[in-house]
Amino acid sequence: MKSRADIAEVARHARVSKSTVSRVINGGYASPEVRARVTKVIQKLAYTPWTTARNFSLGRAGCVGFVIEDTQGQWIAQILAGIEAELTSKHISLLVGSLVIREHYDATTVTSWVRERRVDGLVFARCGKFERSLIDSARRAGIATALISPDDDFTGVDILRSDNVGAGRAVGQYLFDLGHRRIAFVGGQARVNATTFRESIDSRHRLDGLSQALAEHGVKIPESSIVFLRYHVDSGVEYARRWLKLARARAPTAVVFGNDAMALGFMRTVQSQGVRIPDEVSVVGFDDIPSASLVWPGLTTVRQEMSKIGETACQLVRRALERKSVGGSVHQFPVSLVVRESTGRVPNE
Amino acid sequence: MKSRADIAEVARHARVSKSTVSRVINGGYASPEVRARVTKVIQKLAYTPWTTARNFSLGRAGCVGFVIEDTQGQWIAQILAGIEAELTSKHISLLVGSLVIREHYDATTVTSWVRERRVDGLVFARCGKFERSLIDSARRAGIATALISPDDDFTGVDILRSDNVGAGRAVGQYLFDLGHRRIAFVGGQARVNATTFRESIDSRHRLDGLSQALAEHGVKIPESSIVFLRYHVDSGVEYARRWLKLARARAPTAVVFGNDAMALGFMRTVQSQGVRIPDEVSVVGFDDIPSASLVWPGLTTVRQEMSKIGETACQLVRRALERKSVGGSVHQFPVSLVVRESTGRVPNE
DNA sequence: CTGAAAGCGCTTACAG
DNA sequence: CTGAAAGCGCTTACAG
Repeated sequence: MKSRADIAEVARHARVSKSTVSRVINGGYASPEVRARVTKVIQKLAYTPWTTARNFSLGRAGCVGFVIEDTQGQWIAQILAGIEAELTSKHISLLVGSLVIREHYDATTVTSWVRERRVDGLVFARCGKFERSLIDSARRAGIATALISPDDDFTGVDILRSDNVGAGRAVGQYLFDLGHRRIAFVGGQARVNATTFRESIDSRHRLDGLSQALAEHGVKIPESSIVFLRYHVDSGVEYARRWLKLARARAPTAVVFGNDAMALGFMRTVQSQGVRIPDEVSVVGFDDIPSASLVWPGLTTVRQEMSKIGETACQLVRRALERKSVGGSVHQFPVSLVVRESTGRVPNE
Repeated sequence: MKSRADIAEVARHARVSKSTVSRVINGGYASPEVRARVTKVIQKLAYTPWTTARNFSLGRAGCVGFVIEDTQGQWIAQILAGIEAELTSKHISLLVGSLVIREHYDATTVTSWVRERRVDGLVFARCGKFERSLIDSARRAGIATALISPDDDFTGVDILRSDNVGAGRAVGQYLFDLGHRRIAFVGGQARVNATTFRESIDSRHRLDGLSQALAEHGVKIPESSIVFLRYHVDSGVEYARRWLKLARARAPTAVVFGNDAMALGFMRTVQSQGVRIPDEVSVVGFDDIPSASLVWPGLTTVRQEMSKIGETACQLVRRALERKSVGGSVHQFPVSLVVRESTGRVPNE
């Protein structure tokens, strides 16, 4: 196999120096004639610079890493799409790494990225306290970092999150208008360490918004109707079991979940017991994952601008790289209530 | 910011040459004493080789690329998990790229990977005729390639697919046992070019298996009950509209879909019209995507060993790289029927 | 078992 | 506007 052309071969054919070829490629000074000649040779030889050599020479990795808890979360797909769209034809590649491999928390992939300077930038989806040392070491290594919906306070990095309070308020107002007065909230938990989880900040903010909106109408969510469980389908199933045991006249007529997975777990479980949604209970989720519109009745939920968020995260990272500046900005994104069929007027009693 | 240690600094501190440090790191010859000394210095200086320099020196990219149609398909998550598990701590990173960006077919990302030697290996999920030139150029560039469920004939690359005929047979036997005799098949289509699609090979094989199993019991699927549409939720919705118009006494009592997305689109549409599943119609999907177990009734489907397939694809690529051999093996993976609540005995008429 | 040296393919001050 | 030369941080024949 004839080995591919390198910059020296192009230079030879075009009767110029390698420097000049490099300049032509990277938009530096070059007289029109020379530029034309070099361009033609590049075409003819089908020359493309070898990225690894280029990155090596420039002292960078040419990659941005996207870190997720694990690949199974449906809500990451949109973020990924946004990042990809932003990266297309920018000579930056996208590395993907999970923090949970084969069901075990294992940050070695991402740790290696940082230690081995595999990435120039890093975008975290839903990181928390447990990732603090990882994020700190990334910052010390000069890796531009953006955090999407982090579940802890971080400084010196760009932060992107949705308007969770606003989301909660929108849901509260909507449910109140439908006549609901007994409303429950099932929030999610974030990881604190390899095996422990605690009340997530996002969920807490949504609950705050929900409570505010209801309070303005004199409605209060009793402590007994507030619970925080893992952000997982099983939690919805578990809550459904509790709900099913309640006397219907005292049970919440609407349940607001911290994410769609939990809401869907709840729905299918009560449906399997013959409960009709929304006739007997209204359900609201959060995220608008693909499954939310695949079930019947469709899940009323709050949509986040995930694609936009991913795109922006990536732009911030790139900007931080160019300016060599330490990003520390906070960006909030609007949300929108997506009304489907899982919510309806409060049942008559 | 003090710049990080390089191999020369380690060599200085350990009073050996760079060659020796390199050997210690990469497991070459080194006397125990020297090895110990160097190791200690590496520890003390917290030295880690810079991956880009290493890859540059070795003439490789240090990355494997995973190519998908787009990020939204739920069935890719498992493959990704398998690939990641296989790559962990092997000094190979995972690049992810889609062929559809912002709703438009755009292979520039992957084309760049090949042209710029960004990847050493490539794993395609569901590629087809349209990706042929891309795959050919990858092969010419010496990039080890594995194709997962390709929808066309390819040679010189490793191919992985599920036992689609077996899957179809299992479904056929199962539905026959439940008493179904009027069965419909809604297959999927694969991309032929940027805007055209045609009957997918996978779906065709599943139909073959289904037909075989039924034929053994003297049951035949009439041509009018076979249709191929896009692998998409909307196709399920469309088919549901057709099905709803049929006289119930002549309508298929069971519908087998080419993937879960279509099946779920069908389910929610007929459910929205008050049709009870499986009392009035049984539904079978293919893939076992997350949503399949989130809906009620849960979707009976055929599970593929996606995680295993992803893992194997990656192993094959790595092996091809080491041996510099041209892979050309074909691997078939078993499937399993996952019975949930969307299928039941044929309705009495 | 170890070291000096060359080389991987680019980019970029620097001098002209 | 252009070229000669140095350098990015590793690895690896080669010689000892």
